[in-house]
Amino acid sequence: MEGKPQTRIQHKNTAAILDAALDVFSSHGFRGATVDQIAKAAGLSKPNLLYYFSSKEVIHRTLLEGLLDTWLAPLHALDSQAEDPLEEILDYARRKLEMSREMPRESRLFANEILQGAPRLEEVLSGHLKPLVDEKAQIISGWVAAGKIAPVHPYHLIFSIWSLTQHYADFDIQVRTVLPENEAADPFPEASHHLETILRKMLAP
Amino acid sequence: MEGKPQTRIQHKNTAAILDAALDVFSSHGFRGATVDQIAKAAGLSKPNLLYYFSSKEVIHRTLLEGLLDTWLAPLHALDSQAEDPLEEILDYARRKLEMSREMPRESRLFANEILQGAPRLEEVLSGHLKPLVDEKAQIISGWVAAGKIAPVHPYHLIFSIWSLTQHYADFDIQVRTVLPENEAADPFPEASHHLETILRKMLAP
DNA sequence: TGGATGTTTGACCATATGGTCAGGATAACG
DNA sequence: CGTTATCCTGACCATATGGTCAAACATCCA
Repeated sequence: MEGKPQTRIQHKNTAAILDAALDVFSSHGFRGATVDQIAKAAGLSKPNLLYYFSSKEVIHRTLLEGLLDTWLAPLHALDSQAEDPLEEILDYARRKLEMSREMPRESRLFANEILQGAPRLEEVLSGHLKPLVDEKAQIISGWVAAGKIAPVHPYHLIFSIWSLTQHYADFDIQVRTVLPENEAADPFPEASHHLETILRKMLAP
Repeated sequence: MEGKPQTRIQHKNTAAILDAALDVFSSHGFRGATVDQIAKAAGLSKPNLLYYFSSKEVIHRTLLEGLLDTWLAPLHALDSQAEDPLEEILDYARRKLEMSREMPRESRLFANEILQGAPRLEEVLSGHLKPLVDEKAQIISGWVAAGKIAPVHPYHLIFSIWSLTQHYADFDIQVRTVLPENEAADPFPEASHHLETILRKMLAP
């Protein structure tokens, strides 16, 4: 962005604030989160927090912008030159599931936004996400046309992967409540196996 | 519940309030919704609304309780005696997708709750949903054992159906933004076709 | 070491919000 | 038609919340 001659303290505190904000925003949504909550979670006083970020809105925007690249990286990585398209798509799905496991807060942050109509995310959706998905859908269509994978609607395939993987982060409480005890502790091994099976059957040419 | 000698006005206003509340809660979450918003949407003054429901909390609880049966009806209907298990599961999935189309507000209401850790829904999840899912998972396991459908983890199969169908309601904005114009107007025909294809391939014995 | 720069805080403010209340308006009904 | 039960409202209250500010306090470095 710009030259940021960050102090040690600045670096430490902004990081703490963003991490705390991720916690709070992801579990209460923008409206449900309070500046006091975030400040407390970051170990700062409210005025102190507002010394680093001028408003709740700014914290939120900074978070979203900072996480967007990470969030879209797996889809970005989908490679049109992959020798084995099925494996390439499986890799994408695996990475997405991995992100649900390792970054559930991020998943819920975005889920909250989109659920509520994406009021703070419209530009991102139409400006970044759509072109990216268009491009990758094109690639998938090419693989279908070449007979490398079974005929499938590329956009809905992507939606499927999103929903199947993000479900384990966004609806974590439900998943763990419903699952039998022994699996509830860690649903991901079975989820991973299930996901792979689905996709293999769906896409086998 | 109890004898409710509802007046005409009572009936009309409580209905209006619950409908308005569904609108507001589903698009802003519990915390994000305000009593004033709901009152305005229902065409009542705030004190008037609070004459019918003693608090925001009560409105919310009433809504959830009133919608729960409807929401779980499709899963309830999954019949162990069905002659064609694959078709029975497909029917379930179709009904769920239909609900995403016809009742997106309800879907988002529940999604909001679960996303935020189900603070007002814990009893429902462990008290009603879990036993129901346990029962239906049993049925599915039976079908697998009998070779009627392909081997599949019953709980994760149910999660798959939930996520694949609810995605179109909960992430509606994203779906419509990403999809090409001609499909964005109504994503459901293609979604339905896609869903059916996935499930057939996944479950074919 | 002393000033310049950066950091932190308690006190404070305006507004939003959930909720109350006394009394007035309206409908129901004998 | 008059009384009773229901319905509705403006004014009000307590609290929560986003945000400000002047002043105290640290830190850094010449």
